[in-house]
Amino acid sequence: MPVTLEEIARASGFSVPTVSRALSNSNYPVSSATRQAIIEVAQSLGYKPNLAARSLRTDQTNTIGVIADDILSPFVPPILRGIQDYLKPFDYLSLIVNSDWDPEIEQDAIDSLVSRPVDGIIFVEYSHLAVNKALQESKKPYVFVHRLFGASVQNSVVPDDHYGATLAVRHLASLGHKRIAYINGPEGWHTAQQRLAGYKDELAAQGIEFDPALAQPGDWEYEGGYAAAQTLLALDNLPTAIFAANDTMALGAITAIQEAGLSVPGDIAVVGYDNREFARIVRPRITTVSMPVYEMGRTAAELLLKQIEETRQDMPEIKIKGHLVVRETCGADASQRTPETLDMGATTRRILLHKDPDQ
Amino acid sequence: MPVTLEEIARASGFSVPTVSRALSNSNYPVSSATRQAIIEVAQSLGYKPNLAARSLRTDQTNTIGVIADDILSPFVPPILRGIQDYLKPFDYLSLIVNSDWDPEIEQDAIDSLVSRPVDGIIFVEYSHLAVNKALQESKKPYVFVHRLFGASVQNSVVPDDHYGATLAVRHLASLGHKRIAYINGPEGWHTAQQRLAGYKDELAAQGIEFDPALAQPGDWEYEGGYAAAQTLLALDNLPTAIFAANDTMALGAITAIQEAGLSVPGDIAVVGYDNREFARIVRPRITTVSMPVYEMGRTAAELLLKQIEETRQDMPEIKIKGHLVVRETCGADASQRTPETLDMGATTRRILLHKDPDQ
DNA sequence: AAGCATACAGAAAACGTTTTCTGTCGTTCA
DNA sequence: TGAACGACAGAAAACGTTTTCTGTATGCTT
Repeated sequence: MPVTLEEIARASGFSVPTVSRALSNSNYPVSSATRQAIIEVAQSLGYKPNLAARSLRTDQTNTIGVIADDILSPFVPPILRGIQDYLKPFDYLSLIVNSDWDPEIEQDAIDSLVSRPVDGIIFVEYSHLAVNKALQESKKPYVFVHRLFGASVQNSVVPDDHYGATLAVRHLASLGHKRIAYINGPEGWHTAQQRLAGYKDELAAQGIEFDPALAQPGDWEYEGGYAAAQTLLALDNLPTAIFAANDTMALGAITAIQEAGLSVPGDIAVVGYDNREFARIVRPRITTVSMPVYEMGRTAAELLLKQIEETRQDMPEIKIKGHLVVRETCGADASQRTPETLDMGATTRRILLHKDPDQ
Repeated sequence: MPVTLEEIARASGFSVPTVSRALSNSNYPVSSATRQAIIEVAQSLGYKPNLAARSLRTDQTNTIGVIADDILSPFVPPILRGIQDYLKPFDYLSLIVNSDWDPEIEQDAIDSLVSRPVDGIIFVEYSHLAVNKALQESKKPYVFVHRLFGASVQNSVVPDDHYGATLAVRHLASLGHKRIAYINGPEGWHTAQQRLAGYKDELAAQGIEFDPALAQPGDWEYEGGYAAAQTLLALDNLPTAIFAANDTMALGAITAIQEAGLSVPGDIAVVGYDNREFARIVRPRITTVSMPVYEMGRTAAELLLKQIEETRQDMPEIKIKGHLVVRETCGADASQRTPETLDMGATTRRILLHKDPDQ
């Protein structure tokens, strides 16, 4: 049913190889008259190349595999979107597989992607170093996108958590706050350590002395944020601002503050981290530091394509910086900002519409 | 570099076709001794079939294409997850493309998926009927997953919005509410019409007279919910419950109620619709009707596979029912429910872990 | 004017499978 | 006991491309 090179050859009077050369822009010489004629015939017949046949011959599929722990994880879709947007102009498609944090499934996924025609693999939110070996053997280019490792890992794209934390603290300091509290993530997490370090370093940079009583542990969850805020609210010398290491805890803190009869941002300003979807939906809208997930996806795809083009080579870890999303909980003067540009919804949409691979 | 049938043939002493027959479970007779021997050799050499070659020969790729308007749209990831989970045991992978609501991009996507080796296509959140023609011509099986059409469409899986609305109203009525208000979506939307109809029908079923003053128009947005609630709060005879056609408007309504000095659910109960992520994050947690997105994805994949197996045939539209997710804003006695089972987070996770294709 | 490179086109081979076609041998049935 | 059949294995063809190899005419160089 589908039209093949052979039919075009017959219809145009040329041979199959000539038709092939005319249609794929090979660098083999084909007279422009011939090419024109062939292209015309091909178009009129509605020719679509059989990619399986092409792959078989060229060993190249214009498809990449993506192994994500779970597409339902909040950061995964924007990463995928970044990958897909970057890939699109190059005519690459992405095959997506969930691993559910299960090393065995991951192994299967790698196997099925390796045998299947993919030119490279991107791991999203992936943490099991053990699987590396299988990958190394496969000789396919690959890139990691994640936020979990402590030590820096080759061929990976990670968020710059330290920098993000400094953004939050700097912003609060610029609004005049001197007593800035911090609610951290669980100690074991590299992300939490980095954000804490950023908090401390920026305090120092702002000439504010670090007060251990203002740095509370948290658990990434609403309850942890709520409890930590209650502890902070019981201090003799109240903080005037709270920076939470994620938006969920920020929301818990906001509720605690409000239940204590204080207002956000009137009495205490709050800044979160991650720029989760709900941060722009709840009221007051949460000022937060964005996880640069979309850009991480784009960068990972860029890295992968580069490796595919010029054969695999190991590249250093790349850190991507997020930005501050000023909303309502920080108390910054609303007239100072243009909400449409700063709000993630709008920004993302702008980025999404922009398909240029060079950006 | 990769090991081929030929090498296995050489190593095992059999011919290539025999090796092929032993390895793929063809129904061609192969003595079990031979099969055993060949399988052993294949395993020891680490054989992985070249899927491009196989596809070329069999015209079957074990890959399906998914065209979604935008993977960042809140309902899309769970649909994709449902599709992928259903497909996994059958060893099918999914190629995902975004169309950004742009018919032209959709057309390109179809073209690139049709020429690329996919055995079928699922359209997610897709609404442009015009493209149907290209699909019809392609002869590939396809299924729609969406919520936008008015008329029922062949080969499609849609949510049962009418039913969902009756769930919400029935629940509120069972809690003793007689004055149940409704905040609708924009008039043009089929979804909104269905939910409104469900609201009215269930009121009737409960023997409650429909009061037009209690049915307010909305816009799907926070502001619309907020404004509608204000209108309702200005009535002489206040409603004791509000059912909002989506969670975002429910949140707006909750804020309006609280700002009026009333409590949710103490003074006015609220039920939303969609079971968006934030509905279980904000406090009070929002009781809501789930969009059965995950199940829709599974069902779509099931339909598609069925079509692929037994060649394409047109199937009637399938409606999937959501369920009520009881949380805090409805005021139902918390001891009556087991939050882990009713909360979407847990339910979804349970479902996700369940890989059986027969369910 | 002879020799040579160049531009182009077709023939043939190749990619790694699966499927069809032949062939052999042993078993069964009349 | 001979004919028919079934179980199995290999040879050869096929899927639709791309690439290598071969060939021919044309134009250029000296």
